[in-house]
Amino acid sequence: MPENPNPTAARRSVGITQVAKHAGVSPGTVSNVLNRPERVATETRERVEAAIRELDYVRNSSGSNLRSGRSDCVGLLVLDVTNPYFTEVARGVEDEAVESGLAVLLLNSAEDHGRQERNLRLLAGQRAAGAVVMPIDDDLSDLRWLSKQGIPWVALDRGDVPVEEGCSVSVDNEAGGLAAGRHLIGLGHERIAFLTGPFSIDQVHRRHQGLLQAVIEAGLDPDTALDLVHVPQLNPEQGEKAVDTVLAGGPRQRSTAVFCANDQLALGFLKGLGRRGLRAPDDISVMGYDDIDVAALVHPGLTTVAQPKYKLGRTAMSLLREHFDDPGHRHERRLFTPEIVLRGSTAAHRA
Amino acid sequence: MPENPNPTAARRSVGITQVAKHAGVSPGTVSNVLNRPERVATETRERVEAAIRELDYVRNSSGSNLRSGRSDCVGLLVLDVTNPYFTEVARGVEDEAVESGLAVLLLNSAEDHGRQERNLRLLAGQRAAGAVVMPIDDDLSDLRWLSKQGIPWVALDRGDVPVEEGCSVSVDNEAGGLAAGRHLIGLGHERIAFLTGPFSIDQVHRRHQGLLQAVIEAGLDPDTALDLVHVPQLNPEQGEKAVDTVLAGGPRQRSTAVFCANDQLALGFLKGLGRRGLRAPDDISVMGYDDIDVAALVHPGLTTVAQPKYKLGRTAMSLLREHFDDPGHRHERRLFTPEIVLRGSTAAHRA
DNA sequence: GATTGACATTGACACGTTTCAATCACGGTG
DNA sequence: CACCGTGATTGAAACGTGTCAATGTCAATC
Repeated sequence: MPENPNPTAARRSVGITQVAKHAGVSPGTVSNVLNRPERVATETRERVEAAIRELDYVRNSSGSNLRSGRSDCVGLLVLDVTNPYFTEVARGVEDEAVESGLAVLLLNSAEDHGRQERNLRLLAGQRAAGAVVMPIDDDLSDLRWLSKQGIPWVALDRGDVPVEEGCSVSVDNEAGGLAAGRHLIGLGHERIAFLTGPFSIDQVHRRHQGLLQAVIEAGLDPDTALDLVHVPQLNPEQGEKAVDTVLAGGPRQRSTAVFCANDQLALGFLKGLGRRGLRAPDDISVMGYDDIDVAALVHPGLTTVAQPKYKLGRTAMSLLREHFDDPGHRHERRLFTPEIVLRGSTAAHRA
Repeated sequence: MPENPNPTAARRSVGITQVAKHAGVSPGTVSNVLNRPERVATETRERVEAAIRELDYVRNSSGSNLRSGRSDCVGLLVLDVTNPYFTEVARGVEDEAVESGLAVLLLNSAEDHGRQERNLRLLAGQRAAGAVVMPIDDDLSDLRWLSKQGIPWVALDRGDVPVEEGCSVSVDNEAGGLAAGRHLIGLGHERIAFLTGPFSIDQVHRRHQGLLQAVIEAGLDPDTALDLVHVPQLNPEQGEKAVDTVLAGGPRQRSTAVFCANDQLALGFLKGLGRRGLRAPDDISVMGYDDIDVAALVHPGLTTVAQPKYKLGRTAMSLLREHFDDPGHRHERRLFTPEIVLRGSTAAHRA
């Protein structure tokens, strides 16, 4: 196997030593210029900086990480890059990270267990400074492994992480469900359909709990006031398909409002309505959850429960930063309260 | 400053030497197990693998990259993580990358020049194996710099990259504009508004060229048949605001169809219509470009020009792979042809 | 003029890995 | 029995950087 010498590209890139030679100074000094500029005399520092510029030197982070044991990279493990909800969170994480000079590696687990594990191994291999991760389910073993590797993490959108295991930042899904319920009931709706995925998804389960509470506190009978419609996945297609089921009616009579566990479901539902020549809120009030960008884009606009996505990402990253600054740091759980965004898809029930 | 020894976490993680000791073998052998398993006797290999498992060893990529000069990371520099168009491309890149055992670092330039440059420097610092990048504008100097650092790249969605500078994968925007024009004219529309951002955006400019060509080949007079409506940005808000301008009419008479340079614009336009009690296609036919997920979600569905986004990402990555396999590789330009997706927002013009 | 201290700079080593020539063990062949 | 070849293993030398004790310089103080 003739290992070709590859004459053009294979010249190993310029390093600290070449810069040192070019500036007539020792490698150690160059390193100092890079890391503790205040320790080196202004005159020599400028000489070194000039050399760096002339040779187009860029620090080899492998060497740097290896020696220092540190890395200025943090990982952001996201459930699905395609989902607008997560990308908004990502923006928050990034903005906070660049402010402290950290680079963000955005990794995509694509809702896949193997891929999540592989990505965490990658981070461990890089000896990343830390990780913000949206776990794929409530199995914490991967995260425990990460801790054992000495990599601090913050869980995102997982209120069920025990605070002794690690930090978490999440939104109060129960409060969201409660607020949504109150809104609809306040509009006079007394039969509400809850269009949802499987309750094995913790977030969705809690939203239902909140809704239930709203019904009870209003003095309504859950059995007649609530119509539970389950679909296998939280995507638009399922939302569209579910229209008939919802319109067919609940235990006594058909619902006058539908609360979807998810904006994606709600959007699909709206589309299904349109297909049948119906529309919200005239024929039925529709409410979503998440407030993804598109929710404001459809007509009528989708009334929904807004998650502070950007802020979520930002706080997660800042929690991670606290870890760096103070290694003896106690874990923390931050819980945000969602807010309702009123748009056109819900209206008062005409009696 | 008392550098605290941090007794629990700071034990430097287990390395190849510890594994070697634990398996009663030399470090070199462990390395061989990791990199060329066929060279080591099955019996010892199993012993080493057991040690790896027991000590929970994970290879330190800093050390590895440093010594070998190689890295198994490729960068994916994206214009905007928030934009669904890019995330779909990202999926394609990722899928192709994992198949060849490469890890993808997803970096976000957030449409910002400084950030693009910083991210490229980061990649260079990591000595990444290569990069797939969507350049923020037609300024190639950043990419040239990357080449000089010995990092191969493939430009995405930039048909105007000279093939001697580097590889590129893009979609034929002129063909897209042409197809859209033919579709609308075929439906009997003889006054068409083109709702667009500034022509300094190359992609948009070309779509207009295509549209123009369609008008000319149909024997129409561009001056009367085309109504150019410029907005500063390609987002939904601008699309919504532009409704009045478009409806006010072109040179002679108001247009019966509007072709938006972008789905985002088109969606905003649709919403603006709804607000005014109008709807597509009854009052005006609306057409978009990109075929983002939401286009299928609104009612009526948005007729649009579909870009093969996933395929785009995948080919970009495969082109990069060719670079690795054959360093003497000549640059290549791949051009895809977009396809029209017919939905409900366009219809024949009632004379 | 000797001593001290502050400040700049240097040299050498260590980080964890890969690589490669060198060594070793061993069975087969002349 | 000497020789060779093959296959498995080892040891040592890098890769580029950060760190730190040691050295050097110079001015101020006694």
